[in-house]
Amino acid sequence: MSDNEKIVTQEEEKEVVSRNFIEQIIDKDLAEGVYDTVHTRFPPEPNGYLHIGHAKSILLNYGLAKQYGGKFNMRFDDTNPTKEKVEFVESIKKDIEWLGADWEDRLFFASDYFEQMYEGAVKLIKKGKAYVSDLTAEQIREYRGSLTEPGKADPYSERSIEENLKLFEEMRAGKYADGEKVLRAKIDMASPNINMRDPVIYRVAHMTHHNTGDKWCIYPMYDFAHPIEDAIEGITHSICTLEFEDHRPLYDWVVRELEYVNPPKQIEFAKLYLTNVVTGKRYIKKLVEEGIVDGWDDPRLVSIAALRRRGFTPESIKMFVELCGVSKSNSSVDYAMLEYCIREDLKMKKPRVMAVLDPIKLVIDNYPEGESELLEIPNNLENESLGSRQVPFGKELYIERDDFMEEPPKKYFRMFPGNEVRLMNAYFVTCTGCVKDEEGNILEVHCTYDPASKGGNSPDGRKVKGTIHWVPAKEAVKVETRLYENIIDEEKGVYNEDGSLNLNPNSLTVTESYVEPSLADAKAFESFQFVRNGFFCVDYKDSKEGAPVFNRVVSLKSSFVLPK
RNA sequence: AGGGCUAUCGCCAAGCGGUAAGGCACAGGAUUUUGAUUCCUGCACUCGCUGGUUCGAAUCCAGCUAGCCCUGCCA
Repeated sequence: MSDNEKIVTQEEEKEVVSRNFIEQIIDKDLAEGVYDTVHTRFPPEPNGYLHIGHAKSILLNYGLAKQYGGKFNMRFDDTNPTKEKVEFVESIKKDIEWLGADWEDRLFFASDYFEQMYEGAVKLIKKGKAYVSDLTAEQIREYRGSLTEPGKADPYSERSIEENLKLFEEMRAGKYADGEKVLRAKIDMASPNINMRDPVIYRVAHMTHHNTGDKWCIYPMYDFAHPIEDAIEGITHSICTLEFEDHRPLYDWVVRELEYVNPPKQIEFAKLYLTNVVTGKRYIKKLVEEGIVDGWDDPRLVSIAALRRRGFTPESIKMFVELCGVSKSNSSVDYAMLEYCIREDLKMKKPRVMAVLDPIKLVIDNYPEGESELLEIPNNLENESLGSRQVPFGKELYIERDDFMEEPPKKYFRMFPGNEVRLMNAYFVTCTGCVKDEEGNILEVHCTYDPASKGGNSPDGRKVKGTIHWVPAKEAVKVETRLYENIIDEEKGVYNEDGSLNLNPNSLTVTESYVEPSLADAKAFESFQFVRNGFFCVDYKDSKEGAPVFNRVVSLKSSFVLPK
């Protein structure tokens, strides 16, 4: 082998993306012939809205299936009717579709398997591996023992198979009230793993189920239902979060006792946490209920609906999740990483539009009165395929208030008296001064323009250091802009000492702004790259008379800050 | 007499006995019709701690320490 070939080989090796631990497990399973395909699933309980953490699980499961040429199922784990609603199944479906995880024709409900689960329970009883107990919830807790002490045998654990069969059938028939009887798996009351101390696998609940109506009054518990659901659907790798690690022995026990061939295996990974963001469902619920935020889709939250409303694209979330990686160590990803992803995603594929958030009028004194012209402006200088648009230009414009300073600090190279700057894609202008009211508030800024510099370049090769954005005063569309920042005070952290949330009072700022006319036709939830570091999303949700409202994300990496 | 899991840069995260990848963040510098982008450059003599095995350890062994999860008829 020549030296050249060696170098190429080494570089190729470096290019190989390392595999996460789940991929390594799958690789091994496939290599050893444990499974000959990969089949994953996302199994949420329809009891709330999905958030960024779920996105990780969805995209991980879906991505793995795609990567290995396998299948991905969507399944609602609806085994507890007391907590579930159709409202949530609809929102969850919508969010997953939006994220781009395609379950094709495999949309399932755990409740569709109730009959099979019932049969599974009967099978367990017949094998002497399950029994009906009359203990109350409180007694069961007492008998279970504690973390350091073993449990005691359930006095009903020695009932005969015949009696158990009869009792269980009666449970199903509705003979017993809620809580009167349960079915328990007979495993080991002395196990150091509390989940194995004869776990309850069926409970009585006289409750109308959103899918099965009143057909059932007994419902299987998660630990019994989940492995069956996976096995029925032919799932190979049942991926869940770390808190279920202790349940894995029970998962394996169920599929073994029910004698499923080639059963699925459970793999656990760490949940995704973000710094300075409320991710706890409990706290989000509180914020919503107390009216601190508008609702589950308030852009200050990190629910999928909120991120969508805020302008995040599915691609940006996918990128984020991939960047975070998958491991088993509890961690909290820096929020800046999420912002990086949306900037990265938008910068090449969206028009870079002009909007003046905090406007001040700019008057070009030597521009002909009453005249205007249309300027051809490229949509994205780095991506010509995005074409261009026409923006009207005239004597009066709006510019950003902080793009003018009467007495500029050092290294300020935007507008100040005597300085020449470029109005982006328009003309060179030289600032001549400003008009103030009696109190010294700046009302408008004045300048003169160089007609020869049309398009933003001077034929004499003259350079300017500053380029600022603008909108035409007459034609610009007046809009409401909402600037969202993290709802959590970044300095103080998420929680106060007493456990209450540390809220940022400035998490939402509403301003009257102007956007260029081309944005008047923008569709809802359409994202744009902002001319000066940031992006925003058109939102009609709470607008009056159907006028666009712009949700703008405030980037932590703000270029509005002057150099020190 | 509890059990399970985790520990590599400010934040994620590779690494799987041969002498610390990458990304985010940050800091310099160059280019620039967005103080953006892009482009360079810098950023762990060290892998929770202490011992041991080895020619060689982040990787193996032992013992500590810290954090997370588990005592729902929730998922």
